[in-house]
Amino acid sequence: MDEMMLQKCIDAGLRMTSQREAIAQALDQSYDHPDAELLYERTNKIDSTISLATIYRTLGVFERAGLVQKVDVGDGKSHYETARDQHEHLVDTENGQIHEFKSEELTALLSQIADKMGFELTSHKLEVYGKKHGDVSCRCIQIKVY
Amino acid sequence: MDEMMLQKCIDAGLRMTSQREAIAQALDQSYDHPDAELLYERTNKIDSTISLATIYRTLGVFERAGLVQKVDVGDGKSHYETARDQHEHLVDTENGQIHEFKSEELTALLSQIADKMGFELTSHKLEVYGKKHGDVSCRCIQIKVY
DNA sequence: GTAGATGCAAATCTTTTGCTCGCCC
DNA sequence: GGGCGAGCAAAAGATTTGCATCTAC
Repeated sequence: MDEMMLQKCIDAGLRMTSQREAIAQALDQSYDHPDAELLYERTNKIDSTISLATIYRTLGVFERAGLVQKVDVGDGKSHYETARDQHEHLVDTENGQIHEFKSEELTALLSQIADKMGFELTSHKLEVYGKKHGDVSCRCIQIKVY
Repeated sequence: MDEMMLQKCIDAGLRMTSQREAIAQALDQSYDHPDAELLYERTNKIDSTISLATIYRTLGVFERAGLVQKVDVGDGKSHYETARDQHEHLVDTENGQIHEFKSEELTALLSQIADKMGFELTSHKLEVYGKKHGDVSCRCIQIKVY
């Protein structure tokens, strides 16, 4: 459960250096959506010789290889998460916390709309913003909260 | 059809300077999603004494007043559009063109999901990416293409 | 051995800000 | 008149890049 990224990198045919391994490991241990700076700090706890430039360059490589994805949280920085199955982000406008959810209905709808517009859907980015109900009556459909 | 922004600014109680009027006019004439730099160029054709700093500051003011909205096109810059009724963006991955569409079903779905997660939906950002079908059989449901 | 990766520092790019002066209400 | 807006230039913050060096394959 901890070597996922490393294995994916190898499978993707990437040249693995000690730095990339450290970054991969830091990503494996990141269950949130760190930006480059935060990932830099986490990676440095594993291998303190890594530079921020390498973090950026490696994230670019990983992204192009489809191993990580950018998430736009709306704070001006690029955040990253390891590529997993399709899911969406709901941002709590009061504290910036990100809640994840999945909705097949949503993806189906998007693909249907794109289709009607003459396009083949390749991907989408969605961030939903909301604030907690006063009455937290009902909870969760298929959510992971990190 | 050309004084819309100006009127909205006045209605919003904003102090109108010649610069703000020029920016408002440039926005009225922008049927796409310009970034600050592009809007700066357009505004300068109307009044060449405007600085880029004023563009940024004014866009901030307009945004806070709900008159314009940021659009994240994924190129690292902030793009803007005049606030209109809710609509979504489909980005043609092959040429970067933005197609707009509306879907009540979508907004209803999102609000329903947020609700089930214990949140009150305040807003959302969505960009759909796709490429044109080989066969452009069907077209448009409720789309405006600028 | 060699193409590709890294570190460091400088460069770039977008956006923000301090300060002084000018103009709208 | 007083406060808010504008211009200019410098600052700030995120990300990229040039170059010399090192390393995985």
